[in-house]
Amino acid sequence: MLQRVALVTTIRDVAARARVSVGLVSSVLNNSARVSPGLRSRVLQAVDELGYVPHAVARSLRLGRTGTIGLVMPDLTNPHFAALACIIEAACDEAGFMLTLCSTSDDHAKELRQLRLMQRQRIDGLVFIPGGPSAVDAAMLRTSITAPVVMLDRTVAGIEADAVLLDNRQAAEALTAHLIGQGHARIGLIAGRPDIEISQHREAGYRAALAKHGLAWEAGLIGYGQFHEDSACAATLALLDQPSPPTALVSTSNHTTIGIMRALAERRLACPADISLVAIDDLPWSSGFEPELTVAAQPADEMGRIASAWLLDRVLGRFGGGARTSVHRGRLVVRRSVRPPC
Amino acid sequence: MLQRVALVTTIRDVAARARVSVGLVSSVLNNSARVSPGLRSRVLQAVDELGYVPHAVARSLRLGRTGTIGLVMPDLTNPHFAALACIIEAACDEAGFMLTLCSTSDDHAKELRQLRLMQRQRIDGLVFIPGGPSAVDAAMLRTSITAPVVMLDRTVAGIEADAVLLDNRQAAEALTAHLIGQGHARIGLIAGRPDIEISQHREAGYRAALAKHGLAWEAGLIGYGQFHEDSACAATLALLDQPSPPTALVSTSNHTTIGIMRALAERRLACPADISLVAIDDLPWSSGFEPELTVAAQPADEMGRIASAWLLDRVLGRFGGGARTSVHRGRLVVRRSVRPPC
DNA sequence: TTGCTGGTCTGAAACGTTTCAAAGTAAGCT
DNA sequence: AGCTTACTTTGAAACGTTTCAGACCAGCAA
Repeated sequence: MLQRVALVTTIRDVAARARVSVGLVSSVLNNSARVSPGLRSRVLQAVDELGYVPHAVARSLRLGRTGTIGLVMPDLTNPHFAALACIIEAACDEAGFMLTLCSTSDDHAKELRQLRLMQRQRIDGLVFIPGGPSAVDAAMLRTSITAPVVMLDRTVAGIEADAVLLDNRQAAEALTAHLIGQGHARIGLIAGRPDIEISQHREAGYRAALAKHGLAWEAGLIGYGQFHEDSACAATLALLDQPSPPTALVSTSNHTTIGIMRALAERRLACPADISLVAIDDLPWSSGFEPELTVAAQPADEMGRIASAWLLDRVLGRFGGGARTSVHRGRLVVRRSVRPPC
Repeated sequence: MLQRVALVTTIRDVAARARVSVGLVSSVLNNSARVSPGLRSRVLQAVDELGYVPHAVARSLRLGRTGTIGLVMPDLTNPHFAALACIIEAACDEAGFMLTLCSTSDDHAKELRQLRLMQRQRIDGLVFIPGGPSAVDAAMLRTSITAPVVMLDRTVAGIEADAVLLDNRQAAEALTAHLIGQGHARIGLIAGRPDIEISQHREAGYRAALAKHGLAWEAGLIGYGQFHEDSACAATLALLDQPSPPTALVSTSNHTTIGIMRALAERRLACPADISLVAIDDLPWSSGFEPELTVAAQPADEMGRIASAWLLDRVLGRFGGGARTSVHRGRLVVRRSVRPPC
């Protein structure tokens, strides 16, 4: 294969047509050196006439960077994560980076596989939202990803990367306290998987609020919903079917909320008339729900923006210090899903 | 810079450590040639000891393909698109491809810019969901993207690429017919932007249903919601505030539905008691809505799967024929948001 | 004329792979 | 031993850029 097949034009074709050296074309295209106006315009014209599109792959190889940010997240169909992805995408775009994405669907094997793939592709930086009880530990992450990493939403123990987190304890505590303030004393919690840190913190916040107001904590008031609709629905039904069911429920995630709503419908319980409900994690559709939910909204916009900014700072060498952490408070949004118990 | 800085190990380091040639290491790693067991294990051991991670960028350069699929879509936060993205991501992962993503937020400039960026990055294939009245025409797309393209959800006139579409006319017609079947005669439509083909088809389906049942069509029954919550809300209010308002509404998109719900709440109208509502495009949260909506569900799973499969077929050279089109029927899901008019 | 100075431009090396012609080796056959 | 055959392995070219040491050239001072 000695002949050059001009399937797509290269910088050499441009150079030839403009009757200049390859290096000069590169200089023009990157504004990386002074070029006389005459040659510059000859080059630009040649680029135009040939419809030349630079080959980013070759460029990356030479430069040692790809202009690509990786995003590994649990679930694109969860609006909370989708919102984060959207913000990160926008930040990347603004900084001239591309985004390569992986939705792990809480699949450990896939999470690991994708992290390795990202490393092969030599991403310049990674936003990592670990899924479930992450299979990825600090050592593993450090050895498998050489680029800067920022943990978002969840983190893993012992990692020395930037992290942008929600104060889960505070959010759950605020919601629970709100219910107590409205007169509720039997408050149920539909928690997530007990082996995830986030769930533990949220449960801790719930208990703290109870304790602070002198309310007893009961195992029978906590159901584990696994962050899935079906299991949340089942857990809720179990709580409702007790001899003395709760008068209010705290939901700990989007999916959980859906499951709870299903359970309420199944038992013909109206909210807030028969039972009150509050949730962590606002939905963009909250205003469409009937009733509109009282929630602890995660400041997803802000969290996403900080995460992107921190990552880009490191990628572009604007920051080289130690690991930073940013913890965000959930914002209590009072709507219409809570009413004092009868 | 004459010294080789071993920041990260290369295939040469592996070759040196295993005391074989570089080419042999490549053969082992890609199973691309018979290699004696002895050397093979020496190579694998060296890979292991050095923690060698192949450099996908260099590989892509040599191979002329990147193992990357591009996805350009209007809005990640729209659950319908998120669902599509998720399916496409899964298909790519299964086939060993990475996904690079761009959410254009209906921004023409960004859409164009990202298409060009994808071309620079030499994606192997593109799934393109045009946004709004797409700024991208057939000629532009053909000249700017050399890889195979499949259009999803929407297409652009005159393009000779595979397309996977919803039968928008049929979906709107089915919903409208359902309302008529329930006894409604004054049926409002909250349409999208009139300059988008999709909107036109949906409106046409609505009119066709009316005509087929001998109902008059009235300009006053159609509001244009721009596919946004706010404008949909405003358009709905305008319809409701007429002398003889509709007894039922057809919503043409996710966002529109939210806007309509807001408008109903604002006018203190209960659904379905006071007014009936049907919508195109099922939400994953539909079951959480009160009342659960009767919808024409888009078979997003199937559409996403076909789009990915078609694209990968072309990318992998398994199919080289002319442009294909797959049109999908909306599935009428009857729930509880429709009641005969009083 | 000669030597300098400054500004442009060129040419080749390097980035880390894969591929493939050619070299090497071992085994089998006469 | 000598020749073939079949199988391994090597070495160098190529992929399309960027970078940078040096070539080139014009103008100017001595």
